[in-house]
Amino acid sequence: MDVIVRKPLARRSHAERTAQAETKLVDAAVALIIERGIGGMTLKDVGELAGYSRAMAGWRYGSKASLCAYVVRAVGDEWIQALQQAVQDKVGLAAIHAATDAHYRFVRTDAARIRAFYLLWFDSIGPDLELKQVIVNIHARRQRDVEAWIKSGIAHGLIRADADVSGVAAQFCATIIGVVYQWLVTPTARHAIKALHEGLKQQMTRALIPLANAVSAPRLR
Amino acid sequence: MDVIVRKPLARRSHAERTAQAETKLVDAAVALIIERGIGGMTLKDVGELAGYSRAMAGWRYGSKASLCAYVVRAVGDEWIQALQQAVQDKVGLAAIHAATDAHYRFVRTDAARIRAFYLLWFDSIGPDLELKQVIVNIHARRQRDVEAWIKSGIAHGLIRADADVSGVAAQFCATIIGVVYQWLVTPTARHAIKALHEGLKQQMTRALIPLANAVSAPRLR
DNA sequence: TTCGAATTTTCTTGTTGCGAACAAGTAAAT
DNA sequence: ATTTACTTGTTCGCAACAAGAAAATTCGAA
Repeated sequence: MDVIVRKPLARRSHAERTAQAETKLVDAAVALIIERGIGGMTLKDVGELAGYSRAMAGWRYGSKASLCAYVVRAVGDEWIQALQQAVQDKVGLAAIHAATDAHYRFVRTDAARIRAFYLLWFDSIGPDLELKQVIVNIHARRQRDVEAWIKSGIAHGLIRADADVSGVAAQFCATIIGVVYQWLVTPTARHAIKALHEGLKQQMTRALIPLANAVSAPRLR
Repeated sequence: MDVIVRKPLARRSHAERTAQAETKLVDAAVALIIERGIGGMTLKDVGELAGYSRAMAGWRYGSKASLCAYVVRAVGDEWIQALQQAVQDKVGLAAIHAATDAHYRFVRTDAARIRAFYLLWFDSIGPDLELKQVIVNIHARRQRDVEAWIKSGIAHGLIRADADVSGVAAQFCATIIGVVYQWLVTPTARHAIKALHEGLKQQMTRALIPLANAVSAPRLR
């Protein structure tokens, strides 16, 4: 009667404990950020939702800001992986289009982590220097990738040689952020989000395609 | 000796008191939002910076969220005025370019109110329904304006008749937000912000100009 | 019209509850 | 035993509200 069957909590190594706590806490943080926003996510609730005490999250990460920065780093790394997987060894516009399509797919599946990631991204305009630095790094990485795709396209003769590489890359990154903002505000308007991604692809095509082909650029929709 | 010269606090009417309090409180809120971010802006400091007691801001607006919504409404109205002034009765691409240039000028002067306005704008991705509603309204208004400019351009034969009006307008609005995000994160990089605005103008030109003229679209920079 | 309560509106001081951050302790692994 | 993982206890600051003080307005007389 009083015998309670326990899961094999057995004997976990320190490394295991740490790793398990990490994932549980991050998952809890992501869930709470999505549910209540960043301001509504409290360290107390993160700890308790993860199955620990109220102070666990605060103890582990030192501060709410550090937890946020950690989440962005963690999800950002996954993201880089997925993007590389999608682009593979494509070059030029093909790479840009593949990256844009991949972005839309991620957003479309509305994976909780992506949503929390971008919510934190937009929070980086605040005075939190730690988070801002993480975002700046990811942003710089993204822009470098786009520049590399454009340069490779030029090298292969697929992109007009006189293209403003860093300018167009900056334009791409800025627009992606604008599109993401739209998605965060109206996550249900899938068609509109899809159209914005398609528009971005077309915008890049118009900006980068060799002049001889310019007039034959496909129309939107 | 004991005679103290007082400023003419005299007798202010209720309307005057209210109006003066309103401007002082909004100015204080804007200053604090810029200095410490939205999370760092406290109702206590807003009230005291405005020359009142710690509870003044809270009493006046009911809550921090309501104060934020009020600030966005107030600055948003000024903004609409200024934009109409800049566009006047222009049509088509001329209107879009004028609006974009005006946007850059506002951002370039870095008026404190504009900065606070957009900081609050990006905060609208949070769960604050009141602020979100205000932003959604401003956004809808902006998109309608752009659509009207495009339509007027089509009517005057200055824009290709088969343009996807709402699609291109959405693209414009999304990109503006992306550009603004860049500005908020790196407000010092004026050249880059200028380039993004120019890129946006060019992007709109490419998307809307009649096909016969497409190849002669000016290059960036 | 003018004076002066009574009333309404504006603003302040008092209080509560909650969260972040940290301190000091307990439990678990090495 | 010693280090590492985690919990309970405490402090401080802020948002939100309550109840009171001060300023303006209304209104009924003379």
